[in-house]
Amino acid sequence: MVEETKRSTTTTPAAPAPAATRGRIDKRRAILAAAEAVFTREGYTLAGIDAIAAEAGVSKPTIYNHLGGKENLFRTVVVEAAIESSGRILAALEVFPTDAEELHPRLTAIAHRVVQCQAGEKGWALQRLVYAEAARFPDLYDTIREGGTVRIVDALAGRLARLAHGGHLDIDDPVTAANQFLALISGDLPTLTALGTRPVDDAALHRAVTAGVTTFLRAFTPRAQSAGPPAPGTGEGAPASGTLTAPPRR
Amino acid sequence: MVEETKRSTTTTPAAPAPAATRGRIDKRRAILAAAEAVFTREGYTLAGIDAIAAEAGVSKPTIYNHLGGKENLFRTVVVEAAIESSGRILAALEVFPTDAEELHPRLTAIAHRVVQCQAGEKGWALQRLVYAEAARFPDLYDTIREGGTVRIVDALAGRLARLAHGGHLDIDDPVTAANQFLALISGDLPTLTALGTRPVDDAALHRAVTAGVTTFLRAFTPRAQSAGPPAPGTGEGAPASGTLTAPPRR
DNA sequence: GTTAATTTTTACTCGCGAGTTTAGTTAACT
DNA sequence: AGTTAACTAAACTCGCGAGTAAAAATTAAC
Repeated sequence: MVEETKRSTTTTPAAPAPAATRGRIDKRRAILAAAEAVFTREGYTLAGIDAIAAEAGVSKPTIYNHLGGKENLFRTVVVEAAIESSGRILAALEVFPTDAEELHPRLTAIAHRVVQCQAGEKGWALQRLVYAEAARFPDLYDTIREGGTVRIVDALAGRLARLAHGGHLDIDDPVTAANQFLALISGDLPTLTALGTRPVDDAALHRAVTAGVTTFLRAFTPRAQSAGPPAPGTGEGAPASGTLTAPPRR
Repeated sequence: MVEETKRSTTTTPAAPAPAATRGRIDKRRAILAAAEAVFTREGYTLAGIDAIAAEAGVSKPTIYNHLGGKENLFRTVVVEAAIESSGRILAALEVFPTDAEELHPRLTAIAHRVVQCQAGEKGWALQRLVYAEAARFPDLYDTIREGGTVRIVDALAGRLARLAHGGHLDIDDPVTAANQFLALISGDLPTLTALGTRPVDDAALHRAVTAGVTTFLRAFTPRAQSAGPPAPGTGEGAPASGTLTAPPRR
């Protein structure tokens, strides 16, 4: 990156087109990108400003000019990453079934995309960072939560409430149900990814997500439904929705 | 000027606390206890050997004598804490229902005790430590998992399998069900404790655990059971097992 | 083309913490 | 007694990383 500047001392920053108010704003982007990479790779304390500067192709004081000290840099990186990540998850929830048609496979597809966002490199790295520095920056979790998690749960709860209102799901408390849905589909994530230190086994992940959706639907599918609503469809290991069609009552 | 200091040094180290030396080798215990406290309070990097030594009432070289450097000390602390924590959880699983009698309240009680172990100061601190240093000590998670999590899941899966075998639960894959049970009862834990940085709201925790058990039973209770199997019992906020008897459809 | 502005760079300060060394002290063992 | 082994206290080494100051270069303006 910025290979042009490699020219020994004759740096050609190439502040090109914009005659706007500021000329060097792309440096900020580079710094933030590099900081995210280094922070997620090394953690807060091990990450050195010098390393970030090197990776950004920028010198150390530049970082102090654009963003304050290390702490502010960290906060900025984490918050931006959280916003982006939760945005992706919200986008995945955008297309949500509104009826019982093919509910199981469609929910599974959505769940899988949500989990992919969490299991991805950036998602887990962010998670680890926040966990790691929760003692040092206690407010970060609140910030992320209010800006990300809460919105995700709310969105999901709204979708679930609509399904419940239509009689397709038997849900009392949509927020609780949303939390449980998320817990069911991503509960195995730490194990499967070894806290994000290993690449995910996609097959196992898919199996776990499918099983989570199956259990969720087994819990919240209305009992009185006539035709089997949670179509077996992607029958994997655990669905066993055969039992869903209610065996003889004792 | 220095000679004067020499003089004073001869007198200074004398007259330590007479009861200072209780035993010989239980210093190790003191060191580990202090290290656990400091590590969990400050995190790996911020924790200083000096602080640990001070808190243990021990001098710095003693730490290097008994346990190697900082890294080994950390590993020892984490592994021991994990063993102890998982031992408590296994103990909580010891008394497990073997029939459908009072299943919901009894499962809730067990779940609550399990969650308490995870939500407690030590549990969360351990979790945060492992998360935080997963990048630096990738093997730690595996160690803890093999020594703790796996045994817990296995034990729980065995108990669930017994219930399923007796026809009291409708479970295909006990291991998956065990994971889901754990996910359901402790999925809200990060939120409720703010990653362990805040004291838990016991009422909210109890509510979340109860809701998790309710959902679990709604998913896995055989449909053929006569009277409402998951007895309302500890009705709190979300149980609403009333909905289990099919609510008005819209 | 010169000047004045702001970046960027190079090189520095400064503090902190891990790990070690030394000297001196207490307690146990024979 | 005398010897040995564990422990303490304090000073020291050493490396590393955050933050800063002043020089150097580049751009924008005139």
